[in-house]
Amino acid sequence: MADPSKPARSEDNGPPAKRGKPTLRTIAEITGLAVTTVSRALAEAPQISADTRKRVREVAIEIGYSPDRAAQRLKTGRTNVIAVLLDPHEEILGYGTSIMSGIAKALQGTSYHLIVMPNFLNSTNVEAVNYITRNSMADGLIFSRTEPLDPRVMLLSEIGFPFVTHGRTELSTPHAYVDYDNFTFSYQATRRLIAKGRRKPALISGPADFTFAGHLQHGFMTAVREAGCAYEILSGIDLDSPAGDIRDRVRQRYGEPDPPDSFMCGGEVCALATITGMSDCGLTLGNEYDIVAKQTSHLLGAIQPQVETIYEDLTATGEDMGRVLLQRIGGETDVGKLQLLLSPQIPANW
Amino acid sequence: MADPSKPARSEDNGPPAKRGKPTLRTIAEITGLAVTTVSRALAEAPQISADTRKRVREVAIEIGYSPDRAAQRLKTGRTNVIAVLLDPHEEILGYGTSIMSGIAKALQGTSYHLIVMPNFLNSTNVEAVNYITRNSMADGLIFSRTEPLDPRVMLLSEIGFPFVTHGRTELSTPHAYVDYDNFTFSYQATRRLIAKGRRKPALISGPADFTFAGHLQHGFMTAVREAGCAYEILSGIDLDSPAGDIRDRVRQRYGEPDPPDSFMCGGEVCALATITGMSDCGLTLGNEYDIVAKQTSHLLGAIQPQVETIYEDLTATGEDMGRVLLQRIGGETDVGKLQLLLSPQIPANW
DNA sequence: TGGCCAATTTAAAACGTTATAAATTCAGCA
DNA sequence: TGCTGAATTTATAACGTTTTAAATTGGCCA
Repeated sequence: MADPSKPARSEDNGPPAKRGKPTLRTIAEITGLAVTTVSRALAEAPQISADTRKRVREVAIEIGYSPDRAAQRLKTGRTNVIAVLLDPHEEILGYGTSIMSGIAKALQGTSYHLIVMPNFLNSTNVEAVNYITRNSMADGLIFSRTEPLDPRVMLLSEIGFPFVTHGRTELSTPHAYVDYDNFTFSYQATRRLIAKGRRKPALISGPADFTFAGHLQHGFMTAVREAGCAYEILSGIDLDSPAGDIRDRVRQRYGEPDPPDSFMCGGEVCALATITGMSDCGLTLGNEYDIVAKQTSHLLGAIQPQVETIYEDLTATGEDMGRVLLQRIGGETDVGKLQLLLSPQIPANW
Repeated sequence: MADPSKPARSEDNGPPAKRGKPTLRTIAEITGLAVTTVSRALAEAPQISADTRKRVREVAIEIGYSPDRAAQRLKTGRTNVIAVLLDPHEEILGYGTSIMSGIAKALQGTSYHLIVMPNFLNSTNVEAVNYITRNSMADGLIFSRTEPLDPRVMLLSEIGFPFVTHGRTELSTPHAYVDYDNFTFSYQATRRLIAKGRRKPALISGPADFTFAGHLQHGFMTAVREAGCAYEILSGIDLDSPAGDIRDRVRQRYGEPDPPDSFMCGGEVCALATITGMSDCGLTLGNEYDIVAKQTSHLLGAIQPQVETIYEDLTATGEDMGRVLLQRIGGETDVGKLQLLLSPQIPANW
């Protein structure tokens, strides 16, 4: 059967070390150790003597070894990848970029890489989540635009796949999240309008689907009820609406009776659109009306400093999400450590 | 249809099919073919009979098979990954998100995934490029903020690693790029200002490092020279400057002799900052001065419609870059097909 | 019927890593 | 000296895929 003399079989000690990238075997050949030992040594396994570990480490650095991720992944089943669901929206200035920079910062120095799954592929991005988990494309998942009964959260919780949401749900099963305290933001911002003497604030809230819209509304309502003043939640538009629509709606509203005298805007684009709409009606900011807005850039401060703003640092948020996810992947189960509610920084002069 | 699920013990045909994800072997066991054959069949190899191919394909779909990327990558050396260098800048509205959405769109339906390498740490992101190529993290690379003698381009060209830049270089070795024709944009925009009767346009250009800054400047200069009018290139600021700095600089300039009477702005944030600065001096847009700007969102149209704008579609740009990169990876060497210069859409009423 | 070539299918090896189990060394002690 | 057990190191076998080379089938013709 088997011919003893096989063709092209190299005589010496296995195949010649490939000219390409160094592998564990390269190190093994240099040090005279077995591949297994080298692998263990680099993993700092206690069963390998300190001497050997040191020598292996040195050689590895010297020849510029870095492990093949594909092989590791194949063997261990772990991908060393974090996936983030990207929404192609840009109504919140710099949202995607900031979040991703932040996550990447948290991942820096770890073996994790960041992959982007844009979710326009799938109308409901449950499909994207399914795709990622089924094909084990990542070890963890990050996404935003969280809904109170978010189907993605239910799915991932059920199968025990690590994830962190930007925003909370109202589900009973706890899960990792990082959220901005939009209730407090909205409450304080609305109080500020009232403190300035305004008697009928209007809220331009987030799309009703998302949990944070409810928080904004709750904070707003709490403030107006406390003050016992009139209020309005502007219908027909939300923070996702194109700036032109917001402008039109604001202008239109002023043609009707009992218009609001101030606005609580969830984002800077919304604030700018509102200002323009009011300006169309001949009204000046700080004079006939006021605006308080959340900003995620520093644009308003430079362009419309009359708008009172609270800054939300999305890069820091991303970094938090990355950190939390790593903890979760690392096996942390104490939800106390996996749930972060970031406090708005209320300006000192309010 | 599905037979009753197999009992916990398997017969004598090798190890029990793992309960987990289906692999080639699962299909092999079901069809009675060899793993090799299944692999070939799924690759639509002509040496496999059409009958077999069809049967294998059907079974694959039925059991929801999808190939293990780690194994493919390990074996073939191809990663099926495209990397994009992300700049944490957001002076250009929605830049990162739009570009990435576009790339992802181009990658849709292919086996490629998109990974993000943020380059905030490495001042020159040559290091990031090195990291990606040395560790074969991707099959192709996309980046922007291209410089005339871009070291990344030189490096990648030298080692023959597929890449596409957003923007051109002035290197003699040709390479794949997608660029917006900033010369034409700038030329036409400046002509527009002059056609409106302005006699001293000012340019706020990109950071001098980047190639496109030169193109903007060249277009601007061509127009003012043709018209024989005065001009100014605003010093001390550029499109990367914070909005506040631009505002301050514009205001300051108006305190000095011979101020410009119009502006050519490369982005909408710059335009807004300029308007604010002029407003500080009591000047009104469309009255004492005019602005033409490039916009990458639809913000200006809603907020400051008096600004004349040319729209640059960054999502489409990303999609082009993705497509071009796939061609390049596919072996296309005809640079004619790998170099795209996108024409500005000049408004009809200019 | 046998032979030969083409058409299919297959077995075995390999990619680089880690997990499992086994082997080797070596000191301590009776 | 010989035994024991701890401390190290090692061989072997995977992970799921593709590649290389070989084997099997079948058709056709002499």
